[in-house]
Amino acid sequence: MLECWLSAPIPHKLRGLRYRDITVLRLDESLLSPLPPFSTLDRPQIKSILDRATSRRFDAGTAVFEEGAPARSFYLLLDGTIRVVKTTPDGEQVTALHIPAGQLFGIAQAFRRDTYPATAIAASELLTLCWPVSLWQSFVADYPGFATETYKTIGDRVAEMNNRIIEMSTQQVEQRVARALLRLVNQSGKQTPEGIEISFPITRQDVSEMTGTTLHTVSRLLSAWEKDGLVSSKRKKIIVCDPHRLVVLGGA
Amino acid sequence: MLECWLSAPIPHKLRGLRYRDITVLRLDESLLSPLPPFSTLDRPQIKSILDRATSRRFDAGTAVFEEGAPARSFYLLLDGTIRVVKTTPDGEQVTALHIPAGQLFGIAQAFRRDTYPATAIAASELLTLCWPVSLWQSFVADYPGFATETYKTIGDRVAEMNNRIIEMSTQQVEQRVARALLRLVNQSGKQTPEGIEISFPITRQDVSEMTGTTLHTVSRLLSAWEKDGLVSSKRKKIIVCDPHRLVVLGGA
DNA sequence: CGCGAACGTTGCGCAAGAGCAAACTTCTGA
DNA sequence: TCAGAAGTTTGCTCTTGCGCAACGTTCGCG
Repeated sequence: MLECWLSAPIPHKLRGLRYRDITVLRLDESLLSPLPPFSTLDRPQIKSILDRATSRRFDAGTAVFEEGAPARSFYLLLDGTIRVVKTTPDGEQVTALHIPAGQLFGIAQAFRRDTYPATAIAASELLTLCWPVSLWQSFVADYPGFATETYKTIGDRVAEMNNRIIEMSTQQVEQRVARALLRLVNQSGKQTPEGIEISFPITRQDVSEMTGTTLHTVSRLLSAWEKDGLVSSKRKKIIVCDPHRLVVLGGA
Repeated sequence: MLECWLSAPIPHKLRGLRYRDITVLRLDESLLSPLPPFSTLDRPQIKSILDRATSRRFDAGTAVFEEGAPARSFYLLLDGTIRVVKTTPDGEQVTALHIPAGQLFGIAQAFRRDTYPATAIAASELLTLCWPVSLWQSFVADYPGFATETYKTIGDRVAEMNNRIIEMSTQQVEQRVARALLRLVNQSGKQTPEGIEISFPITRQDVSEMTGTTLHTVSRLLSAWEKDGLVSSKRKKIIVCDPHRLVVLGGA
């Protein structure tokens, strides 16, 4: 049962079972083989990669690594969501990116950096695999598709950052918030009777840090949208009920 | 004389001589050897790279390539400055980045993209080298430092984009414009008696597209700063007279 | 069960900066 | 030399959304 976590596009958590309860984590090759960085590799290769990995769990809200810290490891996110955060000199936080399960992160090596460029916060409880940076070069050298797929992922993230810049430059707050919600829902949405729910706890403050606004404004927007039946939100939980109308709001 | 263009950190244009007047462009190995992507290579290797390059000239204001177009070539910017521009569905333009002489650009291959992610506009008259994308893989495979240095450059650009996002999220227009000018001056500033001049023609509109504001606001800011002796600006020309005070304005 | 902390809502006033309009300057090319 | 294009300046108005403040709600923990 454990090895089916990642068989679906979006992995799901074992019902009611917290990772802290799992003492011995059995890792199976089929866990990694559907993921982009490893999709071109055969089973012995994946086994060799797994053998050198450490698995680590993080509580929601804790930092996997901090901005500026020496990059000693790179990670694969098995389950949960990462919030990539930068902090300004005067203490304000900006969320640069969200990373969904199944992706590599902390891969400063790809840019030959020796420190992490941002802080990685666990948006929910996390399960990760972790390798020492010293293995990066050999992964790239030994596994042909690894570098290619990794750079594709990075390319996607760069494209997303680009979109953020464009949105911040040209769009109103309402449009930016609408788009941010849609992005989250696309990336890690979970179908529910009411609509698509963002699968990790998220506060108004979090959304404001993604969109460069204030929690007050986000709260007002969500209240208005809830009145219109666009979304439904509880504490730390947002459900998008009418994605299409939200697209219209975020569009031109 | 031609081969000394790139010997200094910032290459300079031949006085009064327009590239259009140069019929046969003699390319010398020493032209490339100081540049990061080629710095680790020996002369025969550089010669082989040069032999496969085409040199192309672009008038100021023309596009080297367009966003979304199939990426058939990658380029090295020998002289001039590139404005990397994205256009929104409703026609607004956003300047994502400026690329100074000496850097590679149009390197969608690095992310395994087959189209260019943005439009590259000549901010001034340009001189480029150009290779077909089919050579990318062999460059990466044959020249050990090439990939490393290229990804370092990309890492720097990603870092700059990150800074842009943070600035747009947390800073006021005045601070953003101040920082944008400082960035331009650092990247391609030319010392003059009055101060440091941005070495390519740049309009209020351009600055507003870099900072997500309007040309009116930029004009007002520059007028105010000129009154204070911080900058001195003519049509399409900006000189920073007092960088330090501008840093203070842009800072916390 | 009750307290405190974290999270969320809402009203009000205000300032930053966008939008609009009009005039002015510099440059270009016929 | 002159007309028109491109770039710049400046004044005015008006909206957006931030800052502040107060209050309400939910959650976790002893």
